[in-house]
Amino acid sequence: MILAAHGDRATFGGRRSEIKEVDFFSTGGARRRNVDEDGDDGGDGSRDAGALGRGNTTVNTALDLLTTAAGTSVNGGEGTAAGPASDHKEVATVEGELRQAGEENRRLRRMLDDLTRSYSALYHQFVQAQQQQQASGAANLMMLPATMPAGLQFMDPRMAPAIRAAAPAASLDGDKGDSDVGSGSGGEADQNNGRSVQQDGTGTPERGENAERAAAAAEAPLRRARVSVRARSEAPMISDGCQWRKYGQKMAKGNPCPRAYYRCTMATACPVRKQVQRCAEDKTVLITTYEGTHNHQLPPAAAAMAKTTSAAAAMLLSGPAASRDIGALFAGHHIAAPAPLFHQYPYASAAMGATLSASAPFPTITLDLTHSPPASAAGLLQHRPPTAVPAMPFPLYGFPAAAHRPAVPPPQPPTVSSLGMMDGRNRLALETMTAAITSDPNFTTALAAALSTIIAGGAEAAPRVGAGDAAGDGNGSGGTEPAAATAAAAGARETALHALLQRLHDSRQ
DNA sequence: CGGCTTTGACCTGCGC
DNA sequence: GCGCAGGTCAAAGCCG
Repeated sequence: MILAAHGDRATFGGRRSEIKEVDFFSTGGARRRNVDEDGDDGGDGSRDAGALGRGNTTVNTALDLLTTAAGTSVNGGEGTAAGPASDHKEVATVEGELRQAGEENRRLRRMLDDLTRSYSALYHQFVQAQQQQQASGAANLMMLPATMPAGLQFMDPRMAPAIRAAAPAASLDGDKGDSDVGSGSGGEADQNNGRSVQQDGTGTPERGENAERAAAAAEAPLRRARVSVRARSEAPMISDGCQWRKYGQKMAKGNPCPRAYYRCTMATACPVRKQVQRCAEDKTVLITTYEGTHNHQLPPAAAAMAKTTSAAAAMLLSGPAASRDIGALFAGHHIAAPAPLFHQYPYASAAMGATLSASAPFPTITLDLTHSPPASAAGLLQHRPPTAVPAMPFPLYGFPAAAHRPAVPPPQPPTVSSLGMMDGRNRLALETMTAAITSDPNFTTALAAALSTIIAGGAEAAPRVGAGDAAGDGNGSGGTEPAAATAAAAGARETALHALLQRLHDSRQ
């Protein structure tokens, strides 16, 4: 993973020095790249895919695939023309190939249209959900225990056990899960923070014997879901768009590197905290663990991260069906394939190294951004690097341990229509990924890059089709954006795009 | 001078 | 009850 950097002052190793801080979640640069691309839409659709990997990444989003495919085919026949006698035959062959390529071009265009329609539908769904949430406001609070799946709705996952006990049916098969469990979409949902819900919820009249269990659960030691992000960085802390204040540091057992404690200072009494620690096995890996939900509005750069981590935490709490999509969720931090793709390509989910952990007393999901997508799911699972917390199945809020398995569900045919049949948790994942998609202005660019790679036959040979490269800023040239801003995102995009590539590649065969 | 980091003390939960 | 480890507090010091 390429990590360009911009200098920030920080203390590292007991002395002040210029260090490189990685801005994983900035989106501004991505927009600038998009502008650059728009300004260079000259229609040179015949660029080969190799250019993508070399930083020459101006991609024609108009996808003039016919030219590329035909050119490839013609060049592929080099040396086969023996002389004038075979010219006629050669021309016929080329014409046939051209026709083939044309049909293939149309087919790919249809697929692209389908994807575009799906994207538009998801985007509208996302916007509607946002508007609905703004409209509903605090009135929903009184309804939550009976209507919302616990863990999907509550900003503070500590409330999940109590509510799940109070409304078990809704918890298990509810389909009203709101995707905006995070705090990134303007913060409107943040008004529903866990503490206020708890206060309101305890006054809900409809209680039976479940109420006693709920009360008991509420009194039990509170468990918070945490989202741990592993990323390679030389900086003491990744820049995620928020302002943090360090309030403590401890030596953790089994790790020579100290663990630093930060709390969000963007608003008074913001409950969000994070821990930053280097991996004991690999000190280049920075482990950042987020906990809690912001009670204020976030800048765009921080919004995506906050939304993603909150949604991941919510899915972690919501059970196995959702946890299956956690990797996909984080893969979509900037861009993600639609949920059905991940049903067909589960390795895309696993590629993110999403790991559930029983790191007591808090359930934790570890999202690994330290490695590139593998050649196969099996390879991935074998080569997953050690995580700071052990990967193991464990019961979460009443879900049996056996239900938590590695994120490799059986393949299912992807259909757009299946979106309507998704259960609440899958919908949560989908909507969250939709938000991620909509936050990435480079979606079409990345898609074009992926398709260009396929046309050039490089789907297998050139799996690295990061959107950062595709956007023409792979080396951070031009100073339009610190390349670090897209470093981690590029890895995530790679995974999503890899799934997309695989699907398109398979469809050609 | 305000904001931030540092760091030792303190609190809490858990296992024995 | 005791010890351990994780997490937090708060005073002191540093820095712009």
